[in-house]
Amino acid sequence: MYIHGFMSAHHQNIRIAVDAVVFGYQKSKLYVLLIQQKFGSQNTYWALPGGLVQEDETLIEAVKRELKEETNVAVNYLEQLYTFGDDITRDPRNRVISVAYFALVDSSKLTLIANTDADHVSWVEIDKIPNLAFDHNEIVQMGLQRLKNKLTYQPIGFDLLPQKFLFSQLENLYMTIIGKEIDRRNFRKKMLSFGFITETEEFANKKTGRPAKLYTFNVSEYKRLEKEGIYFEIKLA
Amino acid sequence: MYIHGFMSAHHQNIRIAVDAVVFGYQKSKLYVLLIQQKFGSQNTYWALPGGLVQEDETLIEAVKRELKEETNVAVNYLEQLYTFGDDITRDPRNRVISVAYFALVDSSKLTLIANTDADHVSWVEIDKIPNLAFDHNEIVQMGLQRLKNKLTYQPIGFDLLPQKFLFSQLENLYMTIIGKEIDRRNFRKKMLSFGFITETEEFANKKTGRPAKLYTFNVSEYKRLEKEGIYFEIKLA
DNA sequence: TAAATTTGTGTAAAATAAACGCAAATATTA
DNA sequence: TAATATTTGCGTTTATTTTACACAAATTTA
Repeated sequence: MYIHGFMSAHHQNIRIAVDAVVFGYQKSKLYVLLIQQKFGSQNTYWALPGGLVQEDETLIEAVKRELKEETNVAVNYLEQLYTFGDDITRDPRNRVISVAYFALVDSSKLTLIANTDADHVSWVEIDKIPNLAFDHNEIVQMGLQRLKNKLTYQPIGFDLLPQKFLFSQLENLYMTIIGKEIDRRNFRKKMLSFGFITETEEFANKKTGRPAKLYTFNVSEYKRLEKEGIYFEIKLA
Repeated sequence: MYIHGFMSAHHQNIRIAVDAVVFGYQKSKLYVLLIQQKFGSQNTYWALPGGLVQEDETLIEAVKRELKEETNVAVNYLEQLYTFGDDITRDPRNRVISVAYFALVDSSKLTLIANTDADHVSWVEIDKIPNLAFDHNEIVQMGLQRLKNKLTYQPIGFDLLPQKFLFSQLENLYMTIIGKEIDRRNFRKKMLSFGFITETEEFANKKTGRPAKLYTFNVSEYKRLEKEGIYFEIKLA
């Protein structure tokens, strides 16, 4: 019987990488962070940020490092998504297994910071994503699915919004990402009923319509309620 | 900028393994499939079945192969669980990243088949699992959490039961795994309302009580309903 | 000053979930 | 043989949650 993690008969030549699907949201549009990669001297592809894992770093450290190096973006939310590694036909000498991560940033980060190689980093609208390198389109799709699902059972939408937001922004975010109509009044009632959304004294300056209060997501209160066993769920017919 | 998947500066010496958390259920008890491993000449540990991925096989093929080789168990349900690889302190020269899989077998498979090295393979009750090798206790916990969660939003419990089962078995399975009381009548009503459970003409032979009909999970009907967008959910107060 | 726009609140009806009781069919026991 | 214990199968009532829907308030623009 083989001894797990120790010697094996023939030397294994598989490399391990991490990739990140980073979502951003602004004005009813969902974006994914992409970088441009050159293959050889001619082919250029868009791809997800990522790269090989170094021996002395954890997987999540590797993701953060690559995001920093390649895009200079720091994320608000980060979790493992899925591990892709079934493309064994491409080149067995260079097989790469990629641990994909799922990340969210708030809308203030959608303008890329100066010291980035801005020509080669870009926020791309979700439905305008071109053919990406490797299996990255598949990874994006899985990330999108994760986002849609999580939105309904975890209060994760706040990580895509400014710290202070309008209720209408939250509504639009849900409608945009899940792609369904929501009754504004029922949505508001439900969201407020959980008790982790705090109304601030501030008003947003909008051009039109009745002045609207700004709200915040009360993280510590959410954590407290979570421990008590509250059950967050937003159903969208 | 580093070119993804191609050469990197220093050679990466990380190996990739797969491990499986295989759950089985029988008579209101939940079991996990474990194997015994020797480390050197003295230390023996129980561990999850698994091993290094070969270069010419997909991850899922690797899991199935290891399960076959080490335990001779074929699973009914198999999906990726999580990738563990943050223990970089143990021995950097032998860092292993493990892609853990989550699997279910029906109760007929709980008696290990003869040609297995039965002394070194065992079904262990979930709350009698000893200290396992590596981070395998953590993997089991995550598997258990996945099982609990999935049970509520995917009709996965049937993969732990015989093809023909009693309603009381299904109830007990839910109560055992989620660890909460269920109202028998409401549970039955809810389950039947989905329309993918078929009543057979057969009766189970029990020693006591009113004779009970056997039921089956109608997979094709479930798939049809799934396409139509039905929403399976079992809530347990 | 009227119109357009967006916010904020409430209520009634419908659907779903929770709580609960009892008869039926068997094996076992008195 | 009759009473008892055990488990199945079904139905009803009540409480809770979700859905559908209307109007007034506060601002800017025409």
